[in-house]
Amino acid sequence: MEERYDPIAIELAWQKDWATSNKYSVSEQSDKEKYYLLEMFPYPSGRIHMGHVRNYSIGDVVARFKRLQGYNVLHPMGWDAFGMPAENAAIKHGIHPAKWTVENIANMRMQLKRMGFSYAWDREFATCDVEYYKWEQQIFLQMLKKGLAYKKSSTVNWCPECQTVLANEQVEDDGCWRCGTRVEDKELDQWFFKITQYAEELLDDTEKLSGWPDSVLTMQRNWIGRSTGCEVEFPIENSPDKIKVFTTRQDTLYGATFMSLAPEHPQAQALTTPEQREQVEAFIAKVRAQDKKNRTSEDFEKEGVFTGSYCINPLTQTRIPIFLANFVLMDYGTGAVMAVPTHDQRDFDFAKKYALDLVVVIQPKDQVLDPATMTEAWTDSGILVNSGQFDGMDNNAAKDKIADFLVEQKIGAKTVNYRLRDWGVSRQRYWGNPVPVIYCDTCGVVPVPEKDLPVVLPTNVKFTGEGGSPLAQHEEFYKTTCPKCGAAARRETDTFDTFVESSWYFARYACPHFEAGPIDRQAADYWLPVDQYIGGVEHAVMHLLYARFFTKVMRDLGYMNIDEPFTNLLTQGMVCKETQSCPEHGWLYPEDVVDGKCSKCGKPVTIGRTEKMSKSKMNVVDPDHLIAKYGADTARLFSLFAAPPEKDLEWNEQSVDGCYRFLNRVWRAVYDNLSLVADNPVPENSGSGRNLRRTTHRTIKKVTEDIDGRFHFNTAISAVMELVNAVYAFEDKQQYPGAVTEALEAIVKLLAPFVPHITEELWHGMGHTEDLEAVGWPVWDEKALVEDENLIVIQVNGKVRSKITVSATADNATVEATALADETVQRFIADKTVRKVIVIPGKLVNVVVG
RNA sequence: GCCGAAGUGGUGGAAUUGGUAGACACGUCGGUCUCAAAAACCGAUGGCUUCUGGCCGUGCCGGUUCGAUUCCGGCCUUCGGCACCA
Repeated sequence: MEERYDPIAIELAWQKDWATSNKYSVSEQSDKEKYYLLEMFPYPSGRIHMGHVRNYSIGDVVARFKRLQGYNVLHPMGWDAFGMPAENAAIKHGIHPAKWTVENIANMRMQLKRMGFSYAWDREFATCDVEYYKWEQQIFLQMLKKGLAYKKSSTVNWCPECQTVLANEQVEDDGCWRCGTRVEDKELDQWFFKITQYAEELLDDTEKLSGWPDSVLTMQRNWIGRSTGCEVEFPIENSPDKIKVFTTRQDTLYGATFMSLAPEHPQAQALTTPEQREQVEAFIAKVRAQDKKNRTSEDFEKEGVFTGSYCINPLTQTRIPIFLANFVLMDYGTGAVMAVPTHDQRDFDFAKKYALDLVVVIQPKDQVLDPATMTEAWTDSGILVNSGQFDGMDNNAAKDKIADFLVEQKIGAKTVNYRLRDWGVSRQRYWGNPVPVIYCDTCGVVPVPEKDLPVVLPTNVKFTGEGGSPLAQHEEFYKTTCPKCGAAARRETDTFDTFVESSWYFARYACPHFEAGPIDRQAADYWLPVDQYIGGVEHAVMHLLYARFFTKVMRDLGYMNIDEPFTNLLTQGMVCKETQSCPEHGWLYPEDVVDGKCSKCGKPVTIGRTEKMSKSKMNVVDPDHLIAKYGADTARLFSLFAAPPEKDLEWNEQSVDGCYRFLNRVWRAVYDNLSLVADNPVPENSGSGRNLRRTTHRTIKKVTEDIDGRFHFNTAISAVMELVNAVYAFEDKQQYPGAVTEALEAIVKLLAPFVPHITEELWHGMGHTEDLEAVGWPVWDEKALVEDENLIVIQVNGKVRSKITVSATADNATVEATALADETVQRFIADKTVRKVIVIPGKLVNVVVG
């Protein structure tokens, strides 16, 4: 009697089994080769969403596949638990962030377990555990010693909504990456990590990351933004001082006819003559009043003011006026730019506006530039003119020569500039890792001695949402004594950016219970680096760059011995769904739409664009509902089958239904043929049995190759679907029970990484007592793949005209003769001359006629 | 503007090294079973057509080739990143 497929009961039973046997726990004491698979850990927002389901389903396929292949697989899970939503919940609903976080974690842990993901749950931790963040404080103290962490006053990105500072990487479209509120400038004393010290290595090592998508590497390279050029000193007229500029266009130095300084430039005041003082002050005041983000947008009007002073072009000895200009940025290069209006569009516009001199120093090959008639700058290559000894050279070739000349003449040096800024990590928030330093009136900034760690985040704190960080109002916390002199002192009340925690969590998974330091070298040396990392592309710069930086820092501090944290990276696409809206009620959840109408008012619903699932657009599907309706295996299968992992996945309920039907079809295929399987027959190697065997082994090969390295899960699944269809279509089941059994067992084994519950159930249902993991991944038999006959496509002049079947052992001449004799082919070549026949063995014949 | 990715049926997608374009699935249509329905199973499904056949067809134009979704040149569109960076 056939059993019915009851996903919920099956899944709960197997999940219980895995939990009680601690099945996916691993240790480094193993003779197997290690494989560390990691998915980006979630923020405990309260509930998992479809993006998590997709991310973790992809990861679980790889983890289970590698385990079946015999690897010692580390597949951990944890919680990126510090951060603002917890604090906001405290302010809004009066729940303590710690309580809120712990409850959310408990719920999400349950949801993940319900999905059947094969995590090493014994390694789970949350970044808000003092056992985790205390080690981060220790790492910070080491960084402080090495000068890799420092404090400085600077203009920072301030989110007025979140009441805190944002790193440059956390500003998107001038808004806060979390809440979208427009970011303001604010002058604050801040802790920084010296990521710029690693700029060169971070850039160079992108070359080593062959397992990363090009798009992510390009984004990181752009973000680091290396440019090579020269620093050149321009003497100031009637002064011993000089102005230093950075340029990548030293080939145009002979054409520099004025100088532009940032309004904030330290020399600006000294250069201003009494006659110009009033105008300059007015200009600086105007620029100050302007928003920094506005100022750096391209369509912003370029304005400047003459300081009244002149400097000397060091190559031409010409006297050139010094301007302040609103487009010159103090925090890039030297804050001063030599202006070459003929060969830079910005400088051209500026020169036209203020009637400044133009000197052409590059002549293009096919036209003659005349400063009097030029309407725009010539920014392409050409031949140098008006450039002294360099006249006649190609401008690109001259770059090196002029750089050498500047060095020789001691007026310049070759330099490299990076766009990358140091990482500001101070946050004026409560729910984060406290920065372990103390401020003493006599001793200054004093690091908390290591023996006094951890600086524990206090729990008895009031959340009002006003007056900045609750820590700064918590006397018991900030009142302390100086570790050096013992005098009364104040503890730092800023906490770390939560991206600090996520920069090294991957390493702590190697040794989550280690008590002598952040990292157990032995465990880390065994497990690290992460072999495969999987997560959303939205972390392409922020998290992935910070984690790379931290890896290098921790290596240099002796904590671990790797250069790069993640050998391979898979960035999965977003989960999208069409939006639906009612003219009266606005956005609608899918469950509020009945037969295309709003369930509240009955008005017809407008279908909007397909966008990333988000609560604000209400185009979300709750994984819990999906699991309750179809089970976890269907949810997993759909998210893997509907699209390749790196592409966006469009939600389609009907397609989910199709996946559920397929699992039912697999279930029946096994139970309908259970009597054939019972005796465990040997696969037959003759007749149609041999054909089924060939399909089986071909499928094993295809699925293996699709999963391994390629991550083409959708085609792997479709290949298994074809095998299932082949079993249904196989007419001689009774004659060939061995071939049928082999096919069914292959189906179950091949599907195991995708849908672990139903496959384990079917495997045991087929009479096996050991688990699928003990059986291992199937291996194809090359001999079973061999074809007796080949289907040969016959083309005439490249168009398919016929198909023939020939023996696999037939030689080219035989194949050619058979093809030419074909009736349909004859019709096409009868009245023409055969000029050439191309034979691709086993595949195709192309007859060229004319 | 610069850099990166993509563009294939009604839909999601496949074609791994240049060799049958549209695998697999969804949807639709037809059939079997049923009093009926659901489920299941079987079949059809790129467009056009003078239909035992033929023509067109992978964003557009051109090239290389016996043969191009795949390679080359030039465009168009969409998405993503960077951008007054000297």
